[in-house]
Amino acid sequence: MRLAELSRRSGIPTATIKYYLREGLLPPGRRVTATQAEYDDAHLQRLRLVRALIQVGGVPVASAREVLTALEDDSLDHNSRLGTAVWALPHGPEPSGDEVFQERAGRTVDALLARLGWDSAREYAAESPAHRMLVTAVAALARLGYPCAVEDLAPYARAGHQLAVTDLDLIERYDSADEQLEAAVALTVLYEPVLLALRRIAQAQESHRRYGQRSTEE
Amino acid sequence: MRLAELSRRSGIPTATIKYYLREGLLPPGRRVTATQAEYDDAHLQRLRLVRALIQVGGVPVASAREVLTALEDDSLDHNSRLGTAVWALPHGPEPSGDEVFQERAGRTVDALLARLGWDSAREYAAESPAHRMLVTAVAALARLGYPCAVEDLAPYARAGHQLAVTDLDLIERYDSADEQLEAAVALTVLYEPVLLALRRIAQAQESHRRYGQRSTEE
DNA sequence: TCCTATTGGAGAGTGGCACTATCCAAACAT
DNA sequence: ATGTTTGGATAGTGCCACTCTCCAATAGGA
Repeated sequence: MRLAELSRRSGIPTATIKYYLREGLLPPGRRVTATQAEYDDAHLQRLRLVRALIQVGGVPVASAREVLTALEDDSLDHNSRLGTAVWALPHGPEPSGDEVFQERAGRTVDALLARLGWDSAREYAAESPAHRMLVTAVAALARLGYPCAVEDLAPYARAGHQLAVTDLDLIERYDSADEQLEAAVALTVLYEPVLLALRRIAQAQESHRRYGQRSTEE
Repeated sequence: MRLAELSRRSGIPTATIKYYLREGLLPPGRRVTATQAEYDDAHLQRLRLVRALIQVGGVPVASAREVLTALEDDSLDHNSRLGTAVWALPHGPEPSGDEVFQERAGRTVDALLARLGWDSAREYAAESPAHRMLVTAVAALARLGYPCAVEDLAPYARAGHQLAVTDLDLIERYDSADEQLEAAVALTVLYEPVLLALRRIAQAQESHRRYGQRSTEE
């Protein structure tokens, strides 16, 4: 199909598709002549993934490029591709402000991982984007005066672990390596808003249950 | 204290504080003379909260204003303030693309809430930002061809409920209504990155456990 | 008292990001 | 033959979160 049809079928303006092509989010089509290119269903699916990552998942264009590039990097094996891809996902701002809180938060997180027995995480964790994100958030909570000791974080870690198990079960449903890779990225990113929305709805529900007719979000 | 000292103690440039004052994120100081104002510790705490919401929580300035305005709206009672505040939190983009998927996702979500017995949520849910966010995310997953039937979402809803219980327990630790209001907003927003980071770390850990030495994020 | 520095307020300017509009020449359709 | 369509390049737009510059009114020291 031509670019115009790709646009029609995806609902995305041609100008935007051209932009994605330029930015390397979408591999170039098969060149038919000097001025025309042919796209297929794989392009359409990729385009939908890109759009979902950017618009629903809130992933910046630059990060999306890194993620998608990693997924099809032939020089890496399955696990390395996945690792590189997830590594490139957005991980919040640089830790700003008081170093004291950062450092204390780092120790708290380390203690948490130790208590949970997540030792493989502790080994390389100091460099992981997710770890940095966690430390930054804990530091921000501490700076505001909110509790975020190990015992306060533990319930969230438990929930996180349950979620991870569910995620991996979902990913295991796919047979081919390529499908698993795309699924891992898509599910990691796109279940984030699902989870956050469900948490807010549950807060309203639970608040209603505890405090009566007027609920949290009524 | 003067604006300069507020800046020094918070680590935020005076220009930015002036901007927050202009945008109504920070109440004006007590005017001492025509050209000077006095700020107190409440301003400092509010400033830290604003900064955390915006930088760590990723809340847009306009949403933060709505949230904070609701918290101190004297014309509302406790629950209404909280409801208005949480309502104003960011809730993703407008649902774009195929209406068919949106509608189908809406039915799935409704079925999920019914199965969970979250009836108070169903009553007003159609208008809730969190509900809209959930439907949009489910629609995006469906459009990509990923499973998001009721039974697929249920584990995430269960996790969401556990989290909500933990959240409300945490909020109940505070005695005064004002503290509870601020805590509700701060904890709702700032535990989001905590949770997402823990999920990613847990994914790496669980992947390592299942598939051997090379973990998801190694 | 005079002089300099500082303060808070207002408006314009900046940089980053995700597009989006305009051009253009080659190719296609008729 | 000729008007339309295509894909690529370039420049421009709108939004957002600041950030800079200026200014008159002070505050504080000589």
